[in-house]
Amino acid sequence: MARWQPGTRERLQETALQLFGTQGYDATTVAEIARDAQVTERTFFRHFADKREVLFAGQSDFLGLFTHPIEQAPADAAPFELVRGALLASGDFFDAEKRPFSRARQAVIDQNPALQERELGKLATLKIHLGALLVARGVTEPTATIAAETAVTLFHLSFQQWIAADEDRSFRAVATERLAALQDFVHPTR
Amino acid sequence: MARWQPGTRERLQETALQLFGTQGYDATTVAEIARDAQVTERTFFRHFADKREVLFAGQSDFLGLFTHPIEQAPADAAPFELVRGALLASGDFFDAEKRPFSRARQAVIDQNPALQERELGKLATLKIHLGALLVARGVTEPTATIAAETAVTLFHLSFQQWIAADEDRSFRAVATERLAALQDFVHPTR
DNA sequence: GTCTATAGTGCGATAGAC
DNA sequence: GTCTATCGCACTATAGAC
Repeated sequence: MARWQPGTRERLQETALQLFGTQGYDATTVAEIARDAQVTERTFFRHFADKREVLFAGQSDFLGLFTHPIEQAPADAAPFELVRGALLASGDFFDAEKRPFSRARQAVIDQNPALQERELGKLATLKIHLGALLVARGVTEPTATIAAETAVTLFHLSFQQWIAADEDRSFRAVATERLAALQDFVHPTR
Repeated sequence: MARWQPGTRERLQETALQLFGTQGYDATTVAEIARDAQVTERTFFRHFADKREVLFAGQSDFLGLFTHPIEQAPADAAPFELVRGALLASGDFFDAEKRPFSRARQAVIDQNPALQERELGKLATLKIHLGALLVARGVTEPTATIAAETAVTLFHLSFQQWIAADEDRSFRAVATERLAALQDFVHPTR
């Protein structure tokens, strides 16, 4: 008999999301999650640095989705085109099938300020990576940082709208709308 | 003899910043701050919801600085002009005299991810207030949210540069540079 | 895998301001 | 008398140290 079951990490994440959804985040203890997932509290904290992290671990795979199109772009591409390309490409990850899960996860996050702060922290990490990538491509400051901030902000706003209750358009369609709104905001056509 | 001295809140904030600066945030306990400020631990938590908050409480006065110029602007002002006005006006608060204090406070925040997350949370609150204000002025979505996000992001980036070690220009000068960089990023002149 | 420090909560009692 | 700031203490959960 195996000493431990495979997929402990994933089991903890699923168990946590389900408990958070039914009981609320604060009302769910780490001990409870661990018990339901058949491990000890100590094991939970070996997989996740803190209680909040169980909801966010694993989405760093998604960093590559954002940076890959930028790395592949022609060397003379303008920063705004790099951002546009990365934003639209990131939408491929968020297909219709993932929308229910994303909504359930976000519903938990939206109910707890501490989780909202962690979400912002993760986005800030993405901004820093993206800014460094743009600098490596020769974009100068302060443009590189502004471009990175703008890209991640547009991603976040697009994502929020994509999972809104009454939204059924694709991520790409929502993101395109926000890109246009930014351009019109900065340089109004009339 | 009085049971309690006036200005407990401010005393706790000053004591905390000093201890954080010398010992580090994690190495300083709430009990220690309370002892130095001549109150009990319980009193600390009556003034501040959590340990981090002692570094952030009080800066909500600064919200008005941001929103006031927008409320005063002519009804037909374009969103970008509202943002520009608010950003430059907020700079009046950050005069040369405040720079050393701001640098000391930020040095503590920069050393601790939990404090960085709280800072992002505070900025997110400002974004929400600002977005609601723009909507109340008749700006439609998604432009209102994009304008609010952009305004607060430009503020944050300007502030970060303003307190950089080698920076001696005024907040206004730094912010103006970032406004120009955004415009050039979104619609390059060449 | 166990043990412990710290953060943070709940509640009743108390002291002074009004 | 009411209101508010403080104290004091018991308590739980997180998180890190050993």
